Amino acid sequence: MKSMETKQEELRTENSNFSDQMMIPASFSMNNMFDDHMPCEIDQKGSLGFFDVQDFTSQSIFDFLHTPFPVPQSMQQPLPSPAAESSEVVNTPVTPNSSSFSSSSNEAAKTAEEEEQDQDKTKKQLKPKKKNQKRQREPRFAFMTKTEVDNLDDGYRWRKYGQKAVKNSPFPRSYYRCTNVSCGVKKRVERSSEDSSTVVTTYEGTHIHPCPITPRGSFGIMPETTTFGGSRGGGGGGGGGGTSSYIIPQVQHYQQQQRPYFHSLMTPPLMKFSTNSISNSSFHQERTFRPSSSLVRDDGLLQDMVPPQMLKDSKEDVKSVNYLLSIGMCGLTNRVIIRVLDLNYDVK
DNA sequence: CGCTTTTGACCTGCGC
DNA sequence: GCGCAGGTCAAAAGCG
Repeated sequence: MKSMETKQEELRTENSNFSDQMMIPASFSMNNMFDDHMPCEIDQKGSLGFFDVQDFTSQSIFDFLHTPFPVPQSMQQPLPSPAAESSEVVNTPVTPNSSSFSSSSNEAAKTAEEEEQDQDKTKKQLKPKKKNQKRQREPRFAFMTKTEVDNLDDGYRWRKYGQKAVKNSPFPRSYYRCTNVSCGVKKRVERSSEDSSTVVTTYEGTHIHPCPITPRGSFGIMPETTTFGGSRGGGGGGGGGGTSSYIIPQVQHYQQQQRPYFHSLMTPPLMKFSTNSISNSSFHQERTFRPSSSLVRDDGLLQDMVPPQMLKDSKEDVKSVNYLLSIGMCGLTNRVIIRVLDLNYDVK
């Protein structure tokens, strides 16, 4: 771990001009927003667009994702997910994905076929699935972040399970899996070959558990400038070691009191969002990101800080951000999310 | 000792 | 069918 940290440290040193901007994979909720004009450009599978989040200051994106929110329809049914309505996820904004619920909900709904696969697994882990059974993909979202740190601290703990060299890129891609046994969320982290200061983090799946907390409820997430550096000394096991194990006390507080995870009454901070396609800069519109009263519980407080008309204009933005929250992006703090990409090719 | 990272091998999907 | 690239596994090693 240390060696790795050393590497990252070196990398950090190389890219010392980072603005620490973080891109939130925002896409999905953008369905309504982009359906009509947003080309799928991330890849053939269909990214719907991004959010350019700027002026992201001290508040984490998570902070404002903490508003209860209706998961976008597109996200609610992108994939046949029996688990989506499982009692276990009640109160969770849901998630289109199912595999993330794999261990729990899937268990109940395990089919003979699946059991068979399990058995096969014992023999050969990678035994191919039935041909007509195309592997289902979890909803995926990519966050583009300007940071020297490769592995963004999102409040969850991750275990690295692989690293691969990426074609046409000098930077390797790392594969992480949520350490929670019942959570099948994965994430890929790679540095942009075009802009080494940009890290693309792709999340696949939805967390089905609360953000891990550090003892005493201390913050896992720290200001960008220190978050990774400070936590890095940790290394392996125990409190979370070198993986992301930072938590926002406040967040945790709400989570424990109200929802299993990711919901809180926190009022979203005012944000400035802009959207544009990855390759089509012409499609670029900035907007002030402000929570919609209809989507935010804490209307009173919110209205105190946001003009009524503003609340109306950004419903979609709010939904998008809330979605991010719903998928477990609870620890993205103190960073500027440059873009959020929706990689849910199933959605559109 | 427990947990994480590293890393080579293997599997899967896709295009040709 | 073949080859390539992406994705995953799991043994070994590292770390606190």
